[in-house]
Amino acid sequence: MARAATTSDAFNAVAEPRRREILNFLALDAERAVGEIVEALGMEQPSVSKHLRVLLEVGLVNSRRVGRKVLYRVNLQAIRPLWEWTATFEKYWRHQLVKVKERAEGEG
Amino acid sequence: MARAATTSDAFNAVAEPRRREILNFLALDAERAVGEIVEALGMEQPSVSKHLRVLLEVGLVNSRRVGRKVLYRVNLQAIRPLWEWTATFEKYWRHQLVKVKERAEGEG
DNA sequence: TTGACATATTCCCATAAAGGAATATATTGG
DNA sequence: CCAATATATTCCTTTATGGGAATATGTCAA
Repeated sequence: MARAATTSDAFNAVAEPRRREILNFLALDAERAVGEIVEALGMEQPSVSKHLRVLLEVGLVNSRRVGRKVLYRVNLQAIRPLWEWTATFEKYWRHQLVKVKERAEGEG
Repeated sequence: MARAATTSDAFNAVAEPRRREILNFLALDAERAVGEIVEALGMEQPSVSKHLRVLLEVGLVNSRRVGRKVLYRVNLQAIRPLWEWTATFEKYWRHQLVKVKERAEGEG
């Protein structure tokens, strides 16, 4: 078996640094045309289109056509599973910090 | 170019469902031997070892040998970048919810 | 219709992943 | 040293990636 497809879920889609960059950029504003992404991130247009397709398939972005342009927006809901998974660990992580802090104070 | 290596960062390492399972399991307790993971998750031993190696290279887990066993523990700090990235979106997401709520109340 | 602009798709290539099976390495006890 | 236990590594195969380059598709304006 090979690695899971990038389109299999948000985790795989987001593993690509470029795609994270695109999502970061899209999060700043409501909607962005492909050309804006290309210019802002300095990537090749076909590359951007391909990455957007992956994000679209996973549901991380939505798109709509306006004239010649196609506008993309982040679908924040789709990031939720990712956030929830990491948040679990953040809880443990906070516990760990508290313990470290307590030890430090006990010694001080 | 091919896909980025699974060992290139936490995002790529965590894209694999099995590796997330392992991390979830490790988060439950301080330390676990490989054999415990194998039994708990019902995976093949070589598979677990291979996944652990990836997690180790990325710094998501630590290990120490105790007799014949090798104990692994989660390194919560290493998950932080992941959490931070997703948390950014969670902020936007909350905003979006507030807006929806406001609209709903305005109409009610 | 034609041409310019905007985006998407296709083809090719080098690379590496993950599982399975087999085997190697390490450690302890006798 | 040998056998048994516990992990790690290697080899093989199938599959998909992402970039580059070229090209196709879609849309507007005159």
